[in-house]
Amino acid sequence: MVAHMARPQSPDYDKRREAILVAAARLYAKRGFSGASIADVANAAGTSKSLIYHYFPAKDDILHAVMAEHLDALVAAAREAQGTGAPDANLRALTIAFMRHYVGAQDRHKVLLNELDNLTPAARQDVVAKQREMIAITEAILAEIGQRADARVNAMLFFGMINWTHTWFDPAGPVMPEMLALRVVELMQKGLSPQAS
Amino acid sequence: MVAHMARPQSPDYDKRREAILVAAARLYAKRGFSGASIADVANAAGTSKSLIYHYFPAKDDILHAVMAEHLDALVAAAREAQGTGAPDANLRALTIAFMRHYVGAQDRHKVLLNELDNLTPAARQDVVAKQREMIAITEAILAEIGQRADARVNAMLFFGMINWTHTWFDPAGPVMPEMLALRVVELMQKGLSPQAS
DNA sequence: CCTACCGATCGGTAGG
DNA sequence: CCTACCGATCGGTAGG
Repeated sequence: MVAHMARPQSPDYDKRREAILVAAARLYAKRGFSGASIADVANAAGTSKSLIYHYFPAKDDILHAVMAEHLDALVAAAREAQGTGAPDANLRALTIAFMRHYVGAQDRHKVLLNELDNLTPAARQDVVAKQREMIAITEAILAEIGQRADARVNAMLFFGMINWTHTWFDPAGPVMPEMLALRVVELMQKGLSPQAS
Repeated sequence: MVAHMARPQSPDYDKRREAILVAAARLYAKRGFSGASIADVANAAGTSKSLIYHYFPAKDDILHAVMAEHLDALVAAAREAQGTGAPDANLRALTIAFMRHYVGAQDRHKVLLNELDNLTPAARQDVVAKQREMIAITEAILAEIGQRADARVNAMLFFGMINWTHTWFDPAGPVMPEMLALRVVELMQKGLSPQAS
């Protein structure tokens, strides 16, 4: 059963909003936030400029929504992975979860990484808070594996590896995201030549 | 026969050009290429819009110059490191060289990583060719250390770690770039928990 | 009366 | 090397 809505909305409301965010993410990832106009986004989403302003009060809010919704999914995934079990299992679960979310969200992820400075201060603060939580969880997991004092640097190097994948990893290629995730975990644990030493 | 004397080049020519590139790199890194106008760059460089067009025919050419000059330095550093000696020594030399170049060129590096799609096709081809050379050298060095078949993926994960540093590493902080480079090398070689050695 | 949505156009500013 | 401009396009809003 459907709860009573406070305000009537088009039955396609969520679908249209999502279509706008998908189109915006693709354009912002390709040309940059300032390089894609509201009209461009409207065109790519198959709607009109006026409709966009019905869903988002300003251009910044589209960018904020793209980042925030993607980041919420990543934070939720990190929280789940944290309670998996042993330290190694936690890291494996975290990395696989991240890689699975990146696939199919490569545009959103690139936008998240590159366009932080184009947010308003309030929106930036919100996004940074979510990022901090994701980093804190990752740091806690890595602190159980490597030197505790190095957990921050290790977390940053770890994020470097997985955040960079959007530039070269092809989800349509032969390698599954889970396989790539396991390679990252193995590298974090044992390095390139575990057999020799 | 000579209607116009060739305009003598200012003795400050190179210095002014460099000042423009420094200002442009900072603005493009902060706001994105499309978010910073020619007038913004001129202002930040302490010159005029007209002067900018005296040094660069179009806005794209400033972007191209920022990327190409930074990348040339990286390729030269990679070539030098390649002949250092043993595989481990090569990787160490390469990583230290990269990290040293990133310090003081963080704006240029961010621009290189983010703004490739805003180049003209010809300029992009030029930049991509330089990048390919840098990747090939790195891949060759890593092929001597890990599994040869995995050299490409290992090179991408390696670039992820060092390319991401511009977002969190503070050159003015207590950690020297060389120390960070050695941590990356150690991670590549032995992972987080090097019990053996 | 409400909301959803469109075609047209606002005052300013972009690269050149 | 500046001011004056241009064709076009910007983010955002008007009336219906």
